[in-house]
Amino acid sequence: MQSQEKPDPTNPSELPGGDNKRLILEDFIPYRLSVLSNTVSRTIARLYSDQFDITILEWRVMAVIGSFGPMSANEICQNTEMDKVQVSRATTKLIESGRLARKEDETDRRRFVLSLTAGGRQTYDEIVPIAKRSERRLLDVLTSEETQRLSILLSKLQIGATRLNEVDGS
Amino acid sequence: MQSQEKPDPTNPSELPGGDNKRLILEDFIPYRLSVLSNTVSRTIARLYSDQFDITILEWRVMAVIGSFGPMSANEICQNTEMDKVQVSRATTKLIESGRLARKEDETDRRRFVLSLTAGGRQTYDEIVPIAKRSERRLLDVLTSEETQRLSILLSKLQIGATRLNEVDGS
DNA sequence: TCAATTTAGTTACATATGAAACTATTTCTA
DNA sequence: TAGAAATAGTTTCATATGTAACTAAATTGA
Repeated sequence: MQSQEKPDPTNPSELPGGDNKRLILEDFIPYRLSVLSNTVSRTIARLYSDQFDITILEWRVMAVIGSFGPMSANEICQNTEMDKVQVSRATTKLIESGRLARKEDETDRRRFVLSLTAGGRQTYDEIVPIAKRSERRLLDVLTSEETQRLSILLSKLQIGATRLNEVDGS
Repeated sequence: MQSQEKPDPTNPSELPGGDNKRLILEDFIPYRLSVLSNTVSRTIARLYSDQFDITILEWRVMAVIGSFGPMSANEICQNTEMDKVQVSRATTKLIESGRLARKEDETDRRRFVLSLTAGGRQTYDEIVPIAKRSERRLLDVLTSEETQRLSILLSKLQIGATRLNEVDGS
């Protein structure tokens, strides 16, 4: 009854990495995902910070306003998976650096509508092609069919991960 | 000559998300990768910290020693993509919590060989099935063929990302 | 209509992290 | 074989981050 002692490579439900007693990190998908994501983010973060003195979180705020137009901090949260503290910090820095403007909402004085300044718009216009180029270069190792598949897999996994997160988070 | 002004949906090299002037965050692969990885890591980190009071980085150290046997901090770096400061911190905590033992290497007194204590081995044996179960549940949204493809895509992307990181990093 | 609750956003605090400097030892090389 | 360079690992310091507490305004409902 110790059939779990050895991996069963003929079992298609067996994940790469073998049995249930050992865990080979380099076969473990969450680990590989994390390493990949960190490698990609590090490269992109350096690109942005070297050339524009901006962090990835600040860029996310600019990106979402740049493509969807002015919105409140709260709406940014909903569009970026950032939490409100992260958004607050990022917007504070963007306002300090003159890339974002903040206007009180007349009808709801708790809200502030954030929009790109002229300078912010210019930065946005400069970063977009750089960001797209990084993405293109990253995806150069894939065929266009593989890229499409990747996109689908990421969507499915995000759904699974979100569900898992909610279930496990009591 | 302003052909880049509009997206060309017939161009197979065009990524989802359209033209070069706007960047839709939710179509941007590096962003999606980051959000997914964070969701997954958060879930797993909570699992480990709730039940074992251990961080993901500490777990990585245990995982690599648990599956490959005793090794030095430096070898852990090479096997986990962690840097030496992270490894030093993680091993310090694991020694404090009695899960790791440290023995000076007689032939090279700068090195210390790290191995799991009996208690560490027990923790390892408890965490492995939990980790594998999380992975299985995450991958439940995919068919086994998709999972195989995912594994291949992650490998290719890691190669691309590493190259990009080295090229861009001057 | 006004007290209780909710919502938007900020601040404070403790902890985590990354980069650089540091100690101790070993290896290289002239 | 002594001095320089490299290596293993730790410590320090400044900054980033997550959680909780907070302020102010709006909404709810008795």
